Amino acid sequence: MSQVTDKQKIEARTPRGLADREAHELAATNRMLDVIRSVYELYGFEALETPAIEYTDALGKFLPDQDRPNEGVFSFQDDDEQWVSLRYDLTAPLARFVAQNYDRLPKPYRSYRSGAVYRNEKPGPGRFRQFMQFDADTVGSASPAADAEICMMAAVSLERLGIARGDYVIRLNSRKILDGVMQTIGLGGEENALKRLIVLRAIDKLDRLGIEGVRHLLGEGRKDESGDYTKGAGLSLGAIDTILSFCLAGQSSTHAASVDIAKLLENSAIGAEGFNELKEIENLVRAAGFGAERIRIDPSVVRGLEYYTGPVFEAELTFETKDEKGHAVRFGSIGGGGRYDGLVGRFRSETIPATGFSIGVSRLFAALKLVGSPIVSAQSATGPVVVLVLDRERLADYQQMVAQLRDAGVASELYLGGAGMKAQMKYADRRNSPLAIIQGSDEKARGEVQIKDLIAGAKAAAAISTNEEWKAQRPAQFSVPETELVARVQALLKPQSA
RNA sequence: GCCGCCAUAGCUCAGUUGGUUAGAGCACCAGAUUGUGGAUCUGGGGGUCCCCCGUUCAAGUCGGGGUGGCGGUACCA
Repeated sequence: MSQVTDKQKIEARTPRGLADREAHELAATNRMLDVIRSVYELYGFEALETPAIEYTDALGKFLPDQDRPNEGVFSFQDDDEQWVSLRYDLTAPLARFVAQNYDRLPKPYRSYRSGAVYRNEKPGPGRFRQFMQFDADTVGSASPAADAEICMMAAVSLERLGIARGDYVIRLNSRKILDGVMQTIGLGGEENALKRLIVLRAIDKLDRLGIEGVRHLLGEGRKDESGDYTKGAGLSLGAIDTILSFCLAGQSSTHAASVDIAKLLENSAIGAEGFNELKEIENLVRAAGFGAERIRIDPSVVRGLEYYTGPVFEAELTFETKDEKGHAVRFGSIGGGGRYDGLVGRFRSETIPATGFSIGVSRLFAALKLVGSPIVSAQSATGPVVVLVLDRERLADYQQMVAQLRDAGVASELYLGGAGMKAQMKYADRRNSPLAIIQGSDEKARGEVQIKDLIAGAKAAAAISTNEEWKAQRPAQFSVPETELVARVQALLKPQSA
């Protein structure tokens, strides 16, 4: 019987692309989120939370059909037959919230929010199907000042988190400029929509594939190392050169770049408009004291292809690091955003301009660890003081000690397991306890308790090689009168909590 | 989705041309030490050799199919 049930036991495991997070990481993440939150509030943004589930049609284009109801997004049918989905970003839910509550919200409405988002895609290293984003958005302002402010806020946040100036850059571009360039090479109009998409995707791969790789994607196509072939946009050589030189303009000196870009766009009204908007954003951030090493125009930024209508931003980490094989790698993008003037309007008859920025919390967290930011690499949290149980029949006495310590604000606990003293010490060690409280019958008879300093003890242990010594010395352990227990514990903990 | 590589204990891995009861290190638990973390020594628990089918007297090993993982690529709101 029991053998049969053993075989039927289910394997304990997390679903693909999902992960547990334990105490240490949670504490570090919360410190990081606190920093971002404080910056956003300093900039005048207020908190908002929306649910993880929305009606599918509110999220956007991924309407489930019979064939592929879960492509990209996790969806299921409610008991009233309506399709609902797990949110895949925090922007679409915000648009829904603003549209739903438009009349009573102050306009422009400035809010921030963080939370888990879900994507039903192939997971990979650093890519999960549930991950956390931290967003800030201004809804109801068409002013470039709103965009400028979002970019500055992103820059300040990164610096407060411990990323040095020069190790990151906020890169700026505009969908209007990209459209303008397409126009000048003859890719305007509805009939070229697919080609424009291919071109944008190719540009987006510039950092990974290099100039030559993108050149192939703009032309005939490209075959990768695994033998897979990607069909190209089929542009003429002249058009390819135009696009490439445009994209690379941001990497030369900024003044020359501006001249080049302006000249390229002089025949495109939409391009010129986008360029003027970018220049205005640039003027605003420069006036606020943000130089080109922090925020700069870069025509190769593409970002999400779907709902952006104007300026787009990308926060990139520029320092190089080594992977385990010793190859130099760049960390890359840890957040981005842009203007999405059409998103709220899907719910209302009027167009409502909006702009926002989204931080990939997990990726940024990994980056902060890499640069050794104290916000995430602080020492592991100390556990509770553990009161050992030596005489089972005196549980009430031990519980009373714990109560006294807790009343005094000392995190503490009674050992609740059934094991012997050695195992209890081991438990305290594993819990990262600073102190263990010991009272057997001998100490009780004398009206004393033993306090063992586990941190000092571990240091002393390093110098001891034989068990006899170890036993004889009992390092960092001493007796105090029962009545002084709380005071002595508090005194011992003080330097650690300071 | 497409291409390639891989799958043996919790982890990292050995396992000979197919051959008896599948091993090691680390980790875990216990004892040496009535009541003390570490070190040392001794012992112990832990296995669907990813799954199914096939070849064979015999499969962890060979063949086919599947599943899962890793890497690349495509998509990524």
